[in-house]
Amino acid sequence: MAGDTGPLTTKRSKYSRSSTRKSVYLWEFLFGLLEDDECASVISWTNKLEGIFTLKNTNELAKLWGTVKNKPNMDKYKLFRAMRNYYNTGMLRKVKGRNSMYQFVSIPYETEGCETCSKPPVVGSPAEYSLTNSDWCERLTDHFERIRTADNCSRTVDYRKSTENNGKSTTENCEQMEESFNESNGYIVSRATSLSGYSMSSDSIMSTKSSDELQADLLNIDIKEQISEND
DNA sequence: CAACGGAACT
DNA sequence: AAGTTCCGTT
Repeated sequence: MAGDTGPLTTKRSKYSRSSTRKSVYLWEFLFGLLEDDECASVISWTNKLEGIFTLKNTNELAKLWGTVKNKPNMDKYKLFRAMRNYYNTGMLRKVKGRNSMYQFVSIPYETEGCETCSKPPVVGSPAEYSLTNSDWCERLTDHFERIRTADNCSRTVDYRKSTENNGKSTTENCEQMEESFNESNGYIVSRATSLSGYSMSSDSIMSTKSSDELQADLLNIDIKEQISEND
């Protein structure tokens, strides 16, 4: 019972998915949109392996967030402030010198899919759904509802302890993990075997590097320049 | 202008 | 509790 927290699992911290909370966390909202290709004009991964993403249309993003939270007066500045709150928790950091670029450093919990989840949750895009806000909100709410109730369809996997994983042996999984770990230059991420394709939090943070090292590595990454001129 | 963070408030 | 709102500072 006690001490069952595996070394590779993500932090659960205080964010409870199984609670009966009604609203969605900001980071869930961001992840949801990041995982949706249709939302690429609003927010998208710049380097998913590193957890780095870029806000492409901050006004639209804020509008969406306001819709989800039912805060009509939401604007990008308030959204940014909310995101800055995550700095303290170590969840998020700013990629310095890169406009509207942020990085998820840690993930509160895993929501790995499983065999019984035939379809990954899908969120419509704001562009596609030039639907009304309420229509879109309904879809997003449904999307997150599925995330919240996905406990019985998710497993917290400790790849070093699990005896079986997707038909692979522990050894195979460990090798796979070690491999991706090494390939990732020492810190972060196993894409594991992305199951349903919905990998909202299936990445595991395996950081062995300090923030400074991480930051240094970041500077060497060939991040494709985003030249997003505002009208 | 982009980004930061204290403080009061919900 | 997790932001929201406001605002002075860098």
